[in-house]
Amino acid sequence: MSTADLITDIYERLFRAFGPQGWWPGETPFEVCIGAILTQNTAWSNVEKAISNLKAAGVFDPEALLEVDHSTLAAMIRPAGYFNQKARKIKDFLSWFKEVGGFEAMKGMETSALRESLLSIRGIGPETADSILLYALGRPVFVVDAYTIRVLSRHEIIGPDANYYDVQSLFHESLPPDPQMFNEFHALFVRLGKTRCMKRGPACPDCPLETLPGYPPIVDRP
DNA sequence: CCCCAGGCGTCCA
DNA sequence: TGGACGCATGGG
Repeated sequence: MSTADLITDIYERLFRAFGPQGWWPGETPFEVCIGAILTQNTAWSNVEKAISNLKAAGVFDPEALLEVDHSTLAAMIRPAGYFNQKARKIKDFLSWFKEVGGFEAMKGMETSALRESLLSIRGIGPETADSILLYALGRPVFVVDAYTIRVLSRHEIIGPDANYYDVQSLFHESLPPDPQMFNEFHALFVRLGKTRCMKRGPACPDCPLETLPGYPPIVDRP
């Protein structure tokens, strides 16, 4: 079985097991951008609390949010953790957003150029930039996260030293550039990450990847 | 009490 | 380049 076939097989297994995930769990492209920053190494349930606070305060738009001072913003996003760092990241993103000309201008930019520009913002790394490209703008960019690398590594589809770009290239070379499919696939990896078989302890008996080469997926299971 | 979550920047070798 | 560390709350 080729690597491309294995990846396609993983997608089909996950989709069969979990069904469509309906990502991104936000209503607007702007909400995707703010959510992508707030969810860095943070449970989504905590991000929801932070976004609720912003909406309740009536500042959940690019112009108003930029006017909120640092400590006020930090207090409002407190449930999402790392609030001082994330308040700064949001401000830096909003300054960039205003400078570049908003979503209309972003839509006119080439994906690679837009990606580079997003990465130049302090606090926007590869996963956050790619989340914005895919989930806010519908670009065919595969979002890699810790779960993705963990799964592929533990099934020995990639080496233990593979980095973000190695893994992203693998998906880009193995799959057609279909934003809807990339959308679903990444969401399914996250969904798998919430299951028992991705954590320490006994494997889950009905893991969708159970019969894949390299199972059990958690090789460092105690 | 513990571990972990949809990362990222900095520092240091 | 890449590993260790700080950042912080909330849920299991």
